[in-house]
Amino acid sequence: MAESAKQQKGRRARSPEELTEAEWTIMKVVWEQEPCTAGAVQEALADTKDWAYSTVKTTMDRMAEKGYLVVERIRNLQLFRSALTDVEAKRAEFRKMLQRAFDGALTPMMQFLIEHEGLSRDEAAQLRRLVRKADTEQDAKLE
Amino acid sequence: MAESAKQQKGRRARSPEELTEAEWTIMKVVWEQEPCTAGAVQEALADTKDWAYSTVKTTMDRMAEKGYLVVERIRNLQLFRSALTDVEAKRAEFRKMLQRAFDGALTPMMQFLIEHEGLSRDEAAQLRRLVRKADTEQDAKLE
DNA sequence: GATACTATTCGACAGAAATAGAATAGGCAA
DNA sequence: TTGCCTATTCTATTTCTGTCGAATAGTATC
Repeated sequence: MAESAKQQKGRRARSPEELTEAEWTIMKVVWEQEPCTAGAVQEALADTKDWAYSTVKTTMDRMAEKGYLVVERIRNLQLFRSALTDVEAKRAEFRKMLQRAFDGALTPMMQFLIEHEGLSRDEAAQLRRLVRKADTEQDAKLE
Repeated sequence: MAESAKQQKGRRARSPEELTEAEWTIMKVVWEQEPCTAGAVQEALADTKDWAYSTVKTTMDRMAEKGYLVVERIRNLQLFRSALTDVEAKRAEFRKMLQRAFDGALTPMMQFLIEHEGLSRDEAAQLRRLVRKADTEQDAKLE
């Protein structure tokens, strides 16, 4: 294979903000309640996720290791804060999907949305509004 | 926790079409060339992926187990076919992203796109065209 | 048939992700 | 100070993914 295309072996490289499913779930709570303890997160999720405290804690510790969360220690208490904004995370998630499924191209994705995702009349109208807004912002930038 | 919200333990449940990164890569080749052998796929990927034949083959076997591919045997030859259209796969990928990052809501995603993904003037125009098309199709449906 | 190739099958291993129990330590209330 | 409760730390299990090499079995060729 071409040298230029060599991939490093083993685990795929992942961009900094690639949250897993469990991480997303936890992150959403953290964004809402930070700073917060692992216990608080576990409780907040109690009615949707049947997770033991230690499950949540272990996951959050690992998220801290990866730099997604920062920990502040007060006595024997650990307060977690996000080290990642929701915008960054959403952006990464969106980009990953775009890359995988649409080879990174936005327009085909839009096309797909309209053809296969059954945009409702309301959604279409909403979209139109958004587009108009985008247009004017673009105009502003050009001045 | 509420009984109704109980999750099954262990591995997360995944919808039928949740392809992994490597699976996407392989699937794209299969969609292009099917029916095709593992060897053909490996060769097709040779200049971008430094994968051994057995790597590709094992992955494809697993994909067949999961029902993403079907195998047809001719003598000692195995021909693989997709058991999943690209539309289905794209849809699943899109849905997963939408769920994770935007709690399943399309409009906030659109909003996000425009605010944070810097839709270009062209893309915005493209979008507008698509929306108009969606509108007329919607009208057609209503008649 | 012996040889050379190609495809198949098997099994292996490391690292990530999901999940959680057990043991321990620090605070607070009686 | 003796418990109790909560938080922390450690460790463990399972499954999935990515990745192959080695051994084997068919096919075609000389």
